[in-house]
Amino acid sequence: MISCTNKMTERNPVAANSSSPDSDFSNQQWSFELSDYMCFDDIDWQQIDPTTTNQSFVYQSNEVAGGCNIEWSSTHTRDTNNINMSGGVNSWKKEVKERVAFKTMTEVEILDDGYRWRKYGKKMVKNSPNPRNYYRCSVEGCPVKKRVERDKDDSRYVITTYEGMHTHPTSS
DNA sequence: CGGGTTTGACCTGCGC
DNA sequence: GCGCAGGTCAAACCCG
Repeated sequence: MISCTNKMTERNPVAANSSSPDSDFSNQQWSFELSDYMCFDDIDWQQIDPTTTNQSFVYQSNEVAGGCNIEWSSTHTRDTNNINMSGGVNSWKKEVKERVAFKTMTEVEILDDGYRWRKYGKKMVKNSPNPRNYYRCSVEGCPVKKRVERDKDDSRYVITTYEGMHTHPTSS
């Protein structure tokens, strides 16, 4: 299990758009974890200098693990106050599905990752009180899907699983 | 009217 | 082969 936690230095941009706009998130832990889906050990997460990227923080991993080559980044953009998550899997061995999962502590289930998503299904899953939602990228021809569900053990966390790589730039 | 959501039905893979 | 669980489809519905 890979986890990465970052101390927020600004208001939580997602929560700031939620039903509690006056909440002070300046001291809140912002965190995400790769879920047990992948169980990547010892991935080298790098924090990129925000002064060169115009972003508050960027974590990126580009590592061969579990038979696949992962490139993943999560950014909090100062200008737009959006959380942008992008990335995917560059190459996988035959038996490994193109899937990247992480856990985010957030009040909202739909993070603004810069892409437009269309919901195509919802299912209750075994051993979980929370439904799993299925989304597909709205851009025609783009094969990327994602699954979103709340953590069964701690509903403050949202588990997002991306599958595939976008064939186009972000729509925002 | 176009695009997104909802939801029951259907399909598929897997374990027994 | 059967049943279960997860994933997808698609018609109906909703909303701006």
